[in-house]
Amino acid sequence: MVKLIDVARTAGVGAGTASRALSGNGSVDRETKERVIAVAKQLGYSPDVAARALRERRTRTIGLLLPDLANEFYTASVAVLQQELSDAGYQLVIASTGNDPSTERIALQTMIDQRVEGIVHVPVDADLVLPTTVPIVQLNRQSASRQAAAASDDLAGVDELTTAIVHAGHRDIAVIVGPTGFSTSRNRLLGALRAAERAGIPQSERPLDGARLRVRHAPLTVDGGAQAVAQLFPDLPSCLIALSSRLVMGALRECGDRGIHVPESLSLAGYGDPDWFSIWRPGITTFAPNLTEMGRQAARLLLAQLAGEETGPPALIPGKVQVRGSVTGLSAG
Amino acid sequence: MVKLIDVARTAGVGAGTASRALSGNGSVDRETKERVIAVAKQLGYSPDVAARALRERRTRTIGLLLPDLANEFYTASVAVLQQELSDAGYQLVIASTGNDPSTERIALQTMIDQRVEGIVHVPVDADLVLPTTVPIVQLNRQSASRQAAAASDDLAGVDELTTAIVHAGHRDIAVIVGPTGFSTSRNRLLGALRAAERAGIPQSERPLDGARLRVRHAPLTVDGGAQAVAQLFPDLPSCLIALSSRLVMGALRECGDRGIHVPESLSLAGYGDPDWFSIWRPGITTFAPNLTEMGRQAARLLLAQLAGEETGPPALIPGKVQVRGSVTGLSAG
DNA sequence: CTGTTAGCGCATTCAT
DNA sequence: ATGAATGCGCTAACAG
Repeated sequence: MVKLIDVARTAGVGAGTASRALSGNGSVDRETKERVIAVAKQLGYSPDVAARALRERRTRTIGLLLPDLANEFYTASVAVLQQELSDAGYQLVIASTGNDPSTERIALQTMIDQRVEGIVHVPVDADLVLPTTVPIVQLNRQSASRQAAAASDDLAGVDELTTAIVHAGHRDIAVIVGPTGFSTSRNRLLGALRAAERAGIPQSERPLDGARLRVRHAPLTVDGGAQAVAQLFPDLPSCLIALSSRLVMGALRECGDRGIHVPESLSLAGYGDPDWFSIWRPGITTFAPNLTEMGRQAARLLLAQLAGEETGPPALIPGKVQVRGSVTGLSAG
Repeated sequence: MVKLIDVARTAGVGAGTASRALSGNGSVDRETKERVIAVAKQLGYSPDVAARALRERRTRTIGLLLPDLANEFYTASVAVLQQELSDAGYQLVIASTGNDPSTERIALQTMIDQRVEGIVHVPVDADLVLPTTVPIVQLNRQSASRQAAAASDDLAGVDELTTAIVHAGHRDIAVIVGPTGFSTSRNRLLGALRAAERAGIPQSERPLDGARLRVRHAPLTVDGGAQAVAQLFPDLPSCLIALSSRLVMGALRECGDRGIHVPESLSLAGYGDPDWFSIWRPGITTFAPNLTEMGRQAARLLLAQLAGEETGPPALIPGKVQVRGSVTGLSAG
């Protein structure tokens, strides 16, 4: 490996001058600067990151901690996050926790040990104590309230989605949502409850005047969604809202197994917008959070903190309700 | 940050002894060794990776270069890859190329500059010249033939899939496959061709004795799959084989738009096995490569090279044909 | 503007 | 078995 001293000697200058010429810090004669740069390129010089990090006391590294690398719901944000941070001169190091709190704790510690300068965190365990030695921005989920975060405005989005469903004439609705421990689950549910209340639909197991909203909690898995539908059966609502794409998948599977046709026998609305939502005939009506924008904002927030700026309250990123065919209109009465 | 010299002093030993006690290299008295370790833990010491890397001349870092972080086809392998390498004491640094050859070249160079000790590579550009300074194992696709690689045995898998289709009675088949530039596309196509030939089905545009196999190349996108179907229309085969999950998606979309019912009017088989393949009614018949095993083998191969062992020919990992409802049986006639 | 020097934290010599 | 000294490659401080 060719090192700085090599290009310095070849260019006939001292190490300091070569360093300044290459980094742009400090002043150096135009001509010699260009010469050094030319020599460096010709020799194929590239700085040793370890030596630089040791000397500068900074690693130019950002840690990303997420539950599951194989979940496109997260990776959709990561792609742009990676790009933004890379543009700002940071390397992203990724660790996945497999949704396990103890793995999460260890991975977090490992990142601190690695001297990352900041962390983007998709929390699993809401009770995890976060280190204060390094800026952290939370993505998607939010654990501590005073924490910088970039999240989808699920409350408004699911409200809007639910309202659209009500406007289509549905007054017997069931909601399947993830565990209460996740801030995302709570927010999504809140959106549905708010819309229902505004429409005069009571949260009740038995229909009142034909109207009711039932809530079922389930693990955020395909099986979870399927079991929730199974429990509802045979007293089905006119419209089912499954508040995660996995839950939608499970609901569809169970409906298929039981011969319940969507949307003829049961309307279905979802959350998120994986590609297959629009391939599925006649398309799944859903609230689609803006994943790429969330990634971008997370990067911005972290970069701002790194620059010493104060970050305001959590950024709530608006999404979009996609109306497709899985929710049918109901004739009144 | 507490450093080695701190724990050394607190334990009442020299820096060298502390280093040896913690690393296990060299010999040190049992008792003092335990004392040093205890002190280190109590002080919350963790070694500075930069300093260690500078001194040891190794970064304990592996680079992963893939086309798209948001594509679960890749990330499914990455999850286990990450785990295996992490267990072996390596940090994974990830870069995505966005399927762009020039980005790929730059990202590869960046990794070399970062002094990664090895690279796992999902190639985009088959003509990319690979550095020889560092062990590289290719995942999924294969560019240079003498390169260590872990890939799915697509040839055998698609052969088996096609054979199953033929056995179901189909003799008018069309195959949609990706660009010839990808080794994966070539292998998958080869599998279909081999099975067809064995069944006496000629590769031809016009049916001979009612039998023919047509081949259409398309970009590996949803639109690509849709357009391929559009071009086939209205002279449809009895069974369509779309050799990537994106192509399947496109084919389904176009069929939906044109009112072609799968599988009543057209049988459809696919490649890969994203979750929605089994949710889709009545399920998509497909060849499912073993993605996790591929990730595991890639890790093994790289670790072996890192240990100085010679790696044999590319590892071909067998997958599994999943028979579902999208391919119907045909009464002979 | 530029050359020389010190030291970042660690693992590894070389003496003892 | 252990302590002291050395140097990995680089940047920042200093002197010129």
